[in-house]
Amino acid sequence: MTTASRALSNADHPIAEETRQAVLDAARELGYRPNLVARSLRTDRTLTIGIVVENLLSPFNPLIMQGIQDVLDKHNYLSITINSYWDPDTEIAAIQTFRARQIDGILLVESCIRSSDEVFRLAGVPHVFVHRLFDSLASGSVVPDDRQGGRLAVHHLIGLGHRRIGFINGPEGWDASANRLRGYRDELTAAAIPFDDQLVLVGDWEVRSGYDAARTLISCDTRPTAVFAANDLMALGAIYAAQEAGLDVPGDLAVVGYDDRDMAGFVRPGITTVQMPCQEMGRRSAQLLVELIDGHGDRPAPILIPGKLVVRQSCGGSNEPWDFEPERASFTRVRRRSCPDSGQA
Amino acid sequence: MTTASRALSNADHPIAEETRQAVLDAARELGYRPNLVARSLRTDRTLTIGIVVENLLSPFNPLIMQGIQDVLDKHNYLSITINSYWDPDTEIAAIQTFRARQIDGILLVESCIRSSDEVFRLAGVPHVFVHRLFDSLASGSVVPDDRQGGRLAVHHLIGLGHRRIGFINGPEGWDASANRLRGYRDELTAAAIPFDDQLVLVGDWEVRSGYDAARTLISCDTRPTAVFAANDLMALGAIYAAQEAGLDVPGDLAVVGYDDRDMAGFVRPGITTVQMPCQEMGRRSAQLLVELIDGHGDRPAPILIPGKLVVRQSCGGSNEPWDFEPERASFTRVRRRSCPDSGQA
DNA sequence: GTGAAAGCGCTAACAT
DNA sequence: ATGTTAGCGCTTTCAC
Repeated sequence: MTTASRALSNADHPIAEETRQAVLDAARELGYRPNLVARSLRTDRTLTIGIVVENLLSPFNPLIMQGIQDVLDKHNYLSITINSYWDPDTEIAAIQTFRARQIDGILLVESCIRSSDEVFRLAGVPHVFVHRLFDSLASGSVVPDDRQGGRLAVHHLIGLGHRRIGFINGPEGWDASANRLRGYRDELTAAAIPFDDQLVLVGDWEVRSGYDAARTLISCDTRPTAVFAANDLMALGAIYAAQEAGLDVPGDLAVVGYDDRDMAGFVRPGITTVQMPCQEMGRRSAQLLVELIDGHGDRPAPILIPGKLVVRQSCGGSNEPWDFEPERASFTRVRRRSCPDSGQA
Repeated sequence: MTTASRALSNADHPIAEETRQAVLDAARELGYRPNLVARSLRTDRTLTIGIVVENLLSPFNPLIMQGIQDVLDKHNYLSITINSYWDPDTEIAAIQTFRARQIDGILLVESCIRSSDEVFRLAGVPHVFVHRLFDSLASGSVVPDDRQGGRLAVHHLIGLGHRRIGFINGPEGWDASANRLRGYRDELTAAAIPFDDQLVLVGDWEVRSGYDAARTLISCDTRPTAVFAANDLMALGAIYAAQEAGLDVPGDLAVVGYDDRDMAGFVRPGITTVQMPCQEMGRRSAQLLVELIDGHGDRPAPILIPGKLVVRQSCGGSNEPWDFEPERASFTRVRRRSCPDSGQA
């Protein structure tokens, strides 16, 4: 019994190679699989981490989850996911459930819980906030660097010769809005373009609000030649507004978005946009969590993940005409067709 | 100890109400939370089910997962998810991992494993296939009724007066392709329209293939007045092909798609399409699995979930002009803004 | 290098 | 209606 355990769990206990093999063979023979529940009870480690996610339907979260899973896999952790639907009570209940199940750590994706202490008090285990939307500068958070992203977008437009650049921001109160605005101003300053608050409007992240804002910008006394929208949905609305006004995009109005959702590659013109670094956020947060669990590393300052610009056609600046992008999940599609066992039904 | 257990686990054991309250109070006082790992070891039930999913990036899977979670929640199950990336070896490894963790049942979403016996042999627990792509008619599967969906699409076109209707199908070998074609033929027959195989082309599910197929159809001797594409991506390609050829959609060519992805509501014209009943598939499969675990119910014949038609603008037939659809996940967005604790950062 | 025995926290069987 | 005891399957002392 003891020896068997030692052979299989490859502890650092000394053991005769011969015996080890004998055990391994016997195990294979009998189809023996150790019972991890019993092991967990004994060792106080479940090799399971709990994930509280706002909602898998948000376009970012599946990518974040994928980044997380990739790293957890490597460390032999599995995860239990609970949807919070942005309800604080549900989040708290989830954390208690995790505690009862003795999970080793918690990842909170787009959580609305503000205090890290509260999580620790409830669960008593290490945890990391991923893509926090409001207190993004708190420690133990992994978040996108929206200020840098804003700069990227505006820098691109300035590089294409634009000097009168409108900005359709998200609502106030969101860190994303504040930071993207900072990036916008940074680049104007760097290019010695005076800030004009007539050119800055606020939307609500949805298509219609981008459309409305763009109509206002277009009918401005000196209308902008380019617009930076703080997300792709509003960028799309801006494109439609321009097209309805008889303006060519990008010829008469260049538009750059933010997020790089699927949709940005399917519409015409394809939307040039700043990619939200979801997978990388997922990876880094899982990495950090594992380190915290292992006792290395401490809760560091917030980790900002830079995005990158994806150039399509809505700003010009690329010689490529609009092209058909393959679906993002399609690397699997390709394999599907050649999947060993999947012939005719 | 025993009494405490009985009070908390609300077994059907008789117990004095007074004692029960005393235990509950004490538990609250001490912040006691039962250790579910220990309970599982003892009871041989983990209240956890394993989900093998092809890939969370596929547009259907987050919706399916949501349907699953909703039902599992009600039954106090939690789930562990493993991505298979459409690799049979990974799937098998996942099932073995689940077994080692003593999960109570398995859900296989878009699995490429063909035999139910194999799963049972590996895991020894009940399991259900969800959205099987190839052996969809095997028992213990919950799948979309693609034949009915195909009928829905074509019926809609015929109802609008079209009699010459092209069909851009998915590749051979996929159950979805075969069944949507059946639906197409069913409706032609019902309307006494002769089947013309010149009007049926095959794509590879991607945008470009829809574009190419539509160009062929458009340059046909007697070009169709409508096209049914077996997914939204190919429908989009068809729309672009028509527009490039100077045809108005829906005026000169009506297009109906399949799946109802996000994108279908964002492009112009919005794509009229058959909605893949993802949430319902998720719900039904979780429901079935729970019944199998509880010993009620047996592995039934495949369960076909009907889809429904979502009318937008690509076929006409609606008086509404193109409108701005709210993002699907946006019901949460609305709550976000009013989330109790999420003020300025 | 190997084995014997204890015990993780719970619940089920068996007293009382 | 409550308490006592054993044991789920593993790992970890501790002895040999």
